[in-house]
Formats: sequence, structure tokens, C-alpha cells
Amino acid sequence: MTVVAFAEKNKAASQIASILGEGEVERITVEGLPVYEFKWKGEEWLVMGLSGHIMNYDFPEQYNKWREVNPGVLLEVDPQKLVTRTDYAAAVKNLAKRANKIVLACDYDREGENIGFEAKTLAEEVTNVPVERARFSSLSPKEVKKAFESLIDPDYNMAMAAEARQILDLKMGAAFTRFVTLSVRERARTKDILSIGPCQTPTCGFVYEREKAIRAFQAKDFWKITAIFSAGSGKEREKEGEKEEGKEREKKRGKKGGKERGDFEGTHRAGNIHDKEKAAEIFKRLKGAKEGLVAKKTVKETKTSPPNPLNTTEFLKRASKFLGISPELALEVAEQLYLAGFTSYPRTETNKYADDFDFKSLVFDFARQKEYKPFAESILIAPIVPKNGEKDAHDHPPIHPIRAASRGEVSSAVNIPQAPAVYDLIARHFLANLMPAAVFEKTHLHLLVNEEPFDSSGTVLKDSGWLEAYPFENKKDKLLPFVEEGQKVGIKKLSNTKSKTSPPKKLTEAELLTLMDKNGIGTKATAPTHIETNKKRGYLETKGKTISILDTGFTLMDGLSLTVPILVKPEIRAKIEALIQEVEDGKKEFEAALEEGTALIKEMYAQLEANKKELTSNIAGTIKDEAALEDKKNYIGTCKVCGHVLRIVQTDSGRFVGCTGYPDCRNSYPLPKAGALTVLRSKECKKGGAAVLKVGNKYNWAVGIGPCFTCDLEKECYPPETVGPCPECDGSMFLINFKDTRFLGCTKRCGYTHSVPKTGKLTLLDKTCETCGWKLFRLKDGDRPEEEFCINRRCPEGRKYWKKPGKGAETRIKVKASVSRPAASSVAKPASSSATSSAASPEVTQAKRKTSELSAAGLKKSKLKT
DNA sequence: GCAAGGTC
Repeated sequence: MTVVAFAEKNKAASQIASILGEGEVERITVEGLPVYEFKWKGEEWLVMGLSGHIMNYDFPEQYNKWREVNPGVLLEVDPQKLVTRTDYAAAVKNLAKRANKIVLACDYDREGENIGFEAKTLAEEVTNVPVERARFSSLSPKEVKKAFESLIDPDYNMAMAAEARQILDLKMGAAFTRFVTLSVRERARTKDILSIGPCQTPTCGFVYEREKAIRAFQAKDFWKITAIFSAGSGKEREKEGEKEEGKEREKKRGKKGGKERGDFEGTHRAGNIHDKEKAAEIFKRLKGAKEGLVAKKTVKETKTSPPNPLNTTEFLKRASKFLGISPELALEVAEQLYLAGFTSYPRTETNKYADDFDFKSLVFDFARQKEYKPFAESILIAPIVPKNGEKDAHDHPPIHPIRAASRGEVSSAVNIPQAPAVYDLIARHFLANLMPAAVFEKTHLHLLVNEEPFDSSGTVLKDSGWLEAYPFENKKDKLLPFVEEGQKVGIKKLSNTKSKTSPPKKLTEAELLTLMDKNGIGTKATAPTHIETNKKRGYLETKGKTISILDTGFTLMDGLSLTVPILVKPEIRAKIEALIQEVEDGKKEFEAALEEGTALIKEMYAQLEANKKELTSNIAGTIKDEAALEDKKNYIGTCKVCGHVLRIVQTDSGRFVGCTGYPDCRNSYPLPKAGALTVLRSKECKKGGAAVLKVGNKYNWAVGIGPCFTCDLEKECYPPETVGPCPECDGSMFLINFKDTRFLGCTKRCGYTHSVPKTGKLTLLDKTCETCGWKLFRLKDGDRPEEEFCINRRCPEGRKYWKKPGKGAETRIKVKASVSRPAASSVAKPASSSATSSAASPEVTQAKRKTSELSAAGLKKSKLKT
């Protein structure tokens, strides 16, 4: 007689084999996969581990063409379950043929039952031997033996509940994702997929709701009345000769009336007072008060127990909160630590150690490890009592270390930088679980100032207990000076401070995981995946520990909230869960649940379809915005009409600035017909133009306003960048660039000019020549070394430059003789810019532009690089 | 190309 058993994974299979085979196990391979062979109770056993699900639902081939199939049709079609792991399927069939009996030995939960049924389905294609179920809550020898000794029938309802979930999730996900994606693509060019799912969408929804609360927040003023008391009155201090000391201290701090030792703060019992008058009234009653009375003093000892043992969710939260590691990465690190034998299996809901957990030998192991020695030793001196949680899902023990290891050991075995820190967290958490509670002493003072009640409190850590091993939690003391009931204390300062209420904070990943857990979104193993999916889709982003929603996510959630609000809320998952729970409990037929679930999805789908325009208009706009933002070259700014992004649009008939909100928003601005356009990001138009563009190398253009040289604010926007004072008059010298030459001219048009090097890239620096006060230039000319120098020929420093070989008189003369004079005259009498007043239209005529070239390019251009 | 759930 041969019995074949299927476990959920290889690891479990090998464990079961070693328990039942009592060490005498042979590892063989079937279809390339490990199978464990042994004898148990006179029978031949073969145990194989699967790889989680080895089958998956999908729609028949003909429904996979998105463009040809109306997404709504998917709701009428039955998806098929297909093998996704052919190697495993082959091995299952191979083994089934040898079996006289089959035992399903997957994890004891809904998915585990379903995975077992996948093997059962495959086996039944080749055999009709009986199939039974071994149900064990943990992989302890006791449990496993008991389970295999008392086999039961597989739970059809439980398996079918998972089946219903798979089908409903797929139908909803596929239909909604395709519908939204295709609808948005009608209005915005994008290849991105906009996915919707019963877990990912509510996950995004949590972040969306928080963002909405932040945006809707309106700060309110409130007043708070506080006092700084000083223990011991002035007189007493004088008596004790403390006054001098006090003065010294004050001096040292350099702050008169500041807080010093013996000082403590109290808050008026009214707390945050939202009524200004009321606060003023109270404050008035306090006026002139010099001392307060300690009316009551209470000292309480409070104990803080260690945290519960780590289950997956708690572990992920703490890894994020304390180590700043994303849930996705934390789970991956824990997986690797588990595979390397440092820690236990990372996917568990249980936060309770088993009764027979061998704490002692593990703690002994830690006592040999330097970092953990003191904690381990303190644990060993007394009987070990672990802190336990309430949840026992009968799956795996809480995440705990398997053996003590140093950081070095961990980092050399697991090649992820965060591995040592994660191991350390798990190790310390485990040790903390076995340590005594931390004891705090909390002192509360009730004080009276002119009969007005004040409170002050302090905390002192009396016994650090588990906190000793757990540096992640804050344990700062807040000290109060020693005072007694009935004692009078001095008042150093009374204040009535106005503050503003602050908006809600962005969610942290740890908080998001808590929300997901509470609302039954995802499972211990999948919660991080749902966050990742949202990031991958461009809905969410994380910065450090905080998580925020991106525009696409926000507009999508907005659109969904308007059309199918339930989708954004955790209720959608809860509804499906309730349905399939009924299947599991045998209260509802599988077919009926499927029908009801599909009807629910259809109803939501209809709402989505009916409001397609409302749903997609904002999303499409955002996506167009994003595309435009990415296309930096054409990105102009935001539209004043609708808030979407403006961009340069090129068509056959010309170019203009248009809004990405088109066709809903038809805002547009003309552009000059010719000339390369460059957006000057650092320039802001004082007239409210959307952006300032550089047209060719000639002049600037404010979008929505016109060419800058026709603007009355031109001088303000483009003050000439001067080099230094003109040596001939009280004007300033500035660089003038022409197509074929450049030189310095005077702002007062006095006629004085000064040559500059003819070739190379010339930059005016922010440094000044100490001798003459002119600004220095930097010249980069071909392969010659870069130079920084004073150019002023009338300055001793400048002469050094001009005397250098290579800066010969020849060049200088040439510049002076041939160019600077005539050019200077045209500078002195610039073509009147008023002549171009009609140039507000995009078509600046050639003639007009020529005159403007002089003024725009010659006079207005200051920092010119050639 | 869609989901969520297993697991590696």
C-alpha cells in the first residue's frame, strides 16, 4: 500500500516526512521536484510539497483582446482554471498513479484547502483512489502525527469559498481595469494601465481619504495658557545661598527668565481654548500672580508590558516604523533570513508562542552572543514567562530568531544590506517578550494660580525592564522638581500663546498596514504587494516612512468616488468576503454566491459605464498633464482657466500654446511664427504671462502677453547686467553682443566703448576686481585653459591680462577700429521700441523684428554666452 | 496587458 501526500510547500513536506519517517527518509525526485519517501505504520509514504497555488483562473483565449471585447462581457463569461506550474502538475499526476490513497496536507486555511483541491483535481484525472485530508495547526511532531492518524474528508465548501474569491476577484479586476484603461485612452494618449482591484483600490482609497482630509483642513486658532513655575520661592533660595548660583546659571544660558533646573511647566486646565475672549479672561485673572500653590500631588506607578510577539503584520509595521524599511522589502529580508536559518517562517498570523516552545535553550544561545548577552542572562535568572498575544491562527509560531547570530554573521549569509538590522529587530523583540514590564513613575501636580487650575506632569523610568533590550521605543524621562503638597512655587512666566491647529499628517506605511489589517484588505503575505501595485501604477509614492497619493491616484479615486463610491472603500472587499464565508460555512451554494457576487459587480460596472465621462475627464487630464510634464521641452506651465498643464502644440498650420485639458478647456495662446523656442524656466513674466520663451537667439516672448520688447516693464525684467562704472561718465559698462562682434558699451550712451576677447565663451562672474571694481570675466576659448580676469584696460589688474602674449594689440585694434564705433552709435540711438507696439500679435514682421533685434539683442541681453 | 492568493 502506497500513500501519497501533498503539502503546500517543499519545506512543509520535508518536515512532515522527517516527523513521520522518524529520520529514515529518502529524498527522491519526481519530474525534477523533491519528494520524500519513508515508511510509516507499515505503509509506503511519498510526500511532495507543492508551490502554493499551481493553478490559476483566466478568461478563455478569445476574450483576451482588449479592443475587441467589451469589458462588460467579461462579467458574463466563466473563467477557466488552468495549470500554471506544469512541472508540479506532472509530478502530482505521476505520484497519483502510484498511490493507493492520497492525503491532502496543505496549510489549514481556506487557500490551503484550495491548493489541496488543485492537487486533487489533477490526481483525479489519472486515478480514482480515495482522497483524504490531514489537518494540522502547526508542524510540531505531536500535531502532525495526530493529524495523519486521524484523517478526515477534504472540506469541499472551504475549497470552493476560495474558488469563488478567485473568480470574483478576476472578473471584477479584469472588467474594471479594462474599462477604465480603455476609457481613459480615448481621451489621453497613454500606454499605462489603470488597474482596479478589490484590494489595491481600497488600499489606495485609505491614502486618498487622508489626502482629502488634509486638503479640506482649515486651521483654527486656539490659545493655550501656560506657566513656568519654579520650585522654591525667591526668598528660600536667597537663604540657601542659591541666588548667586542661580544668577550664574542664568548668565551661562544667556537667557533671562529661561527655564532652568527647578523650573517646570504647567498648563491651564482649559487646555486648548478656541475662544479668544475666554482665554483673555482667564489670563486677566492671572495677572500679577507671583506664586502658585501645589494643591495636589499624585504619584502613580505604571507598568508597560513588552509588545506582543511578532506576527507578519506587526513585524512589517515595526520594520517600517523603527527601521524605515518598506513592507515589501521587509518581507523579502525576513524570507531570506528564514531560508538562511536565522529566523522562523515570516508569514504567520499567530502572535502567541506555543505552550511547548523551548525558550530556555534559545535564550542560552543568545547568552553566548555579545550584543545580546546581558538581556539573555537577565532572562535566565528567573523562570521564563513570555508575553503573548491573543491570536492563534494555528498556522506558524510568531516570528522569532532560530539561533543567536552577530551582525557580521547575518550580513555575510544574507546579501541584503538591511538583513542585520531586521535580524536584530526580530532577536530583540523576542528577548523583550521574555523580559519584565517597564515601570514608570508618573507624577501629576495640580496647581492653583489665583484660583485658576494648572496641571503639570512628569515621568521617570524606574525600571527599564524589556526596554533595556528594545532601543527602538522612546524612553525619555520628563522630570519634575521635587515639590510637596501645599507648597508654594514661584511663577517665572505666564503666557497666553496663540497657535493654529495643524492639518492631519500623511499616512505612514505602518498606519496603512494597520488600516488594511483592520479592514481585512489583503492577507499577511499580500498586504505589501497591494501597496507596491499602487506604486507601480503611479497611484501612490512613498518618501521615507510616509506615503502619499499622486495625481493619477487622486483623480482616479475621485472619479471612482463620484461614480461607484463603494469601490474606494474597504466595504467592497468585506462584501465579497461575507459571501464566500457563507460558502465556507455551507450556508450558501457556490453557484449562488458566484451569481450574487457577479450581480454586485455588474451593478457597480453599470454605474461606472453610465458615468464614464465624469469618471475619466479628470483622470485623462492628469495623465495628459503628466505626459506634458515629462515632455519638458514643450511644458509651459499651468492653465489659469482649468489648472491643467499648458504645452506647446505644433500642428501643420503652425504652433501655439494649448491646454492639456482640451477639449474640455479651450484656453490657448499665440506664438511667434518663426524662431526656435526655448522655455526660460527661471524667468517669470511680471505681466502674468504663462511663461517666458526665448525666440531663436533674438528676443524673449511672454506667453499670453507678446514680445518682451514691447512691454512697459521691459526695463524691470531685463536690467542690463553691468560690468562696472564707466570711466568717462557716471554710467555703467555692459556687454553688447552682435552677430559678428561683441564689446562693452556705456548705459548712458556716452560713446565710451571697451573691447573684449573676440572668441571663446565669455561669462560675467559675480566676483569683483578689488582694484577697479569691475566684475571679472571668465573666458573659455577652445582648448586653452579657462581664465578668470579683470578686463579693464585702465586698471593695473586688467592691463596684466591685455599684456599677456596672445592678447596682442592686433586683435585689440581690429576690434576697436572695425566694429565698436559704428556699433556704439547704433547703441547710442536705439531704434525706438515704441515702433513695435503693434507686435503684440504673434506675427512680428521681418522688418519690425530687425529693429527690435537691436534693442532686444543688443541692449537688453546682458549675460550672453557665445 | 486585467485581480489576489499561494510560494521561491
